[in-house]
Amino acid sequence: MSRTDVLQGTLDLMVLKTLDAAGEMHGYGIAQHIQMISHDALALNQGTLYPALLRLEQRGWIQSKWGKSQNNRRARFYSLTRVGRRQLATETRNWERVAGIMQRLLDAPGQA
Amino acid sequence: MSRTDVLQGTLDLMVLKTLDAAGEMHGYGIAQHIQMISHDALALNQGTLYPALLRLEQRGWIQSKWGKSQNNRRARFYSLTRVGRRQLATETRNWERVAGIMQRLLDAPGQA
DNA sequence: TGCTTCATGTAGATTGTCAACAGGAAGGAT
DNA sequence: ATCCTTCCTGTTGACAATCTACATGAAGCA
Repeated sequence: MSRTDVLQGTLDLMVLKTLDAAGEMHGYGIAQHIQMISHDALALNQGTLYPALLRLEQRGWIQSKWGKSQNNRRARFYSLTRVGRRQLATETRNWERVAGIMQRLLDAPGQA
Repeated sequence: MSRTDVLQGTLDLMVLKTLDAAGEMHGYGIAQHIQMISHDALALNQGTLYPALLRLEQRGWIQSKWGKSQNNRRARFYSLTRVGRRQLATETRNWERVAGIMQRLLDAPGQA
């Protein structure tokens, strides 16, 4: 796992939250947003991003339509569905639970 | 992903940190420790745990030897190697980095 | 005309986890 | 003696998510 890899399982949450926070966006923009938020620590591969968007749409969490980007390019714009919003809440809680567990575990002092 | 699933990629760190915090342990004990720390929120499958221990040993992060458990059972005891300790430090930093990014992302308010 | 950026995708391999199966040995209960 | 439960270690086959690499096309500028 290279330094810029996405932690498995967090991508869905990142995408959902990005759409929640920034509203309708195209895939390329979502990737940029995540990269920006992470101060370039994370870079999404296209081979990860686009299949993920398909997956999320098939599960009914996001919906899409074709449109024009700010740069006048053909782009597919995604937005959260009602179900996606619920999913976001669920995954957020789940993340916080896991993060809490990890925190508790990592806080323990090491052996002398 | 069921409620008790381990977030992919975190298992190695959990195992390494467990051995760091609790010292030499056998696989079954590691699983119990993690389950305890998580207040039973996480339960490791054997089908996940044992291959993971093999993997970590093959990478030189842990070492093992046969012995007797407290219950007088035959058990394989694992401990951190020097390299494993370095790996633990690396993965800890990486986890904190990811957790920080997620925090920053999730803190953003949603759309009206 | 050619180059770069924006933007979307696909294919194949790899990896980690899961569910299910399997078994042996210790210790207590009947 | 026998049975049952707990402890403890594994293996197998399937699945899902990610990675790397490849591929395409249009906009806009030099």
